[in-house]
Amino acid sequence: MQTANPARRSSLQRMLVSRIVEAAHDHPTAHSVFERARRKMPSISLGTVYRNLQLLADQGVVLERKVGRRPARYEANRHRHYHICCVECGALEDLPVPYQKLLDRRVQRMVRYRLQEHRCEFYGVCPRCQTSARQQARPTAIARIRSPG
Amino acid sequence: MQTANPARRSSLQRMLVSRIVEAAHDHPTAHSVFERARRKMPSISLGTVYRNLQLLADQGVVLERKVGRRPARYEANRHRHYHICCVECGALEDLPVPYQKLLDRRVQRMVRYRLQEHRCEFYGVCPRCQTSARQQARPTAIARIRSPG
DNA sequence: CTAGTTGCAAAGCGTTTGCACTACG
DNA sequence: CGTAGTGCAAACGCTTTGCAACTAG
Repeated sequence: MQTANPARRSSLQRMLVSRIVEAAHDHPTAHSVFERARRKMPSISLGTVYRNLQLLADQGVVLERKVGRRPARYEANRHRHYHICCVECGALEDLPVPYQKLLDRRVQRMVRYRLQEHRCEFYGVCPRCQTSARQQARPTAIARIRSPG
Repeated sequence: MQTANPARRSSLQRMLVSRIVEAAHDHPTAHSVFERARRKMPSISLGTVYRNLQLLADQGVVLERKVGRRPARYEANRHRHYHICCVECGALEDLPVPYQKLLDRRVQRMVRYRLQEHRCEFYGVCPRCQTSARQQARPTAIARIRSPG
């Protein structure tokens, strides 16, 4: 962490990271952002990408999504929406389901938390993984279900 | 990972880990399960606890919940429910909101995933952290919102 | 017997951080 | 100029894994 509440200063690196996430529509990981950034600025370091992603997430410019043990994925903070995640390959996609404000209201009524938002992820096996699963040995008595974690 | 689809064998360690999670109502971390297990069986190792938690999660006996970068938390697989999580201290609590099967149906209609379930977490600041926040320096122009990650 | 399970310790992975240097304002 | 930001590499925290010994079936 940097200083408690630093007076922000702009840097090429930060602008680049920000631009990359804004432009991306595939929920890139930090490493993936790093690789894209490197094409424009070969000297940029992974640490800097992490620092800026974290900074931008704190500012609310980008959103960070962690699923299970997989590396965090980032996206521009456009509008609230839900995701679907493949339990096999970790693919992450947006869902065109409206944010259920009603749920927030319901929950706010039953707890004494200062409620901010909710996040909802759907889990399943993506078409591609369904196909590749069929090519492997047939499932045993109890189908093995990988936990989303 | 152990063998692809091993014929399971019982062990005192596995039964112990299982019993501990079944009995717990505080969403313990692996380390916390380990410490409880150690009281009954001082020789048990952390690695074994992890292995068994993972095994039990794969079998669906326990559920694993990861929030942000914090260590995974485990609970018995009783019924589907949602959680609320404090963005400050990481506290995790069950919510008495019914599982929204309707959402699963809606989503299943719009994607070609083989849908398994959804998970929903609400984020906010718990009463305790609201209090301790007040004791600190007053917030600056833009209130700092910690991302749930 | 023999393959699943264990304890131990080392490795792995994504992420964070200490440091000396750079550069924004 | 002072201080936030950077690149680098080492450290971190949680988790997984290789291995030899052990044990349930």
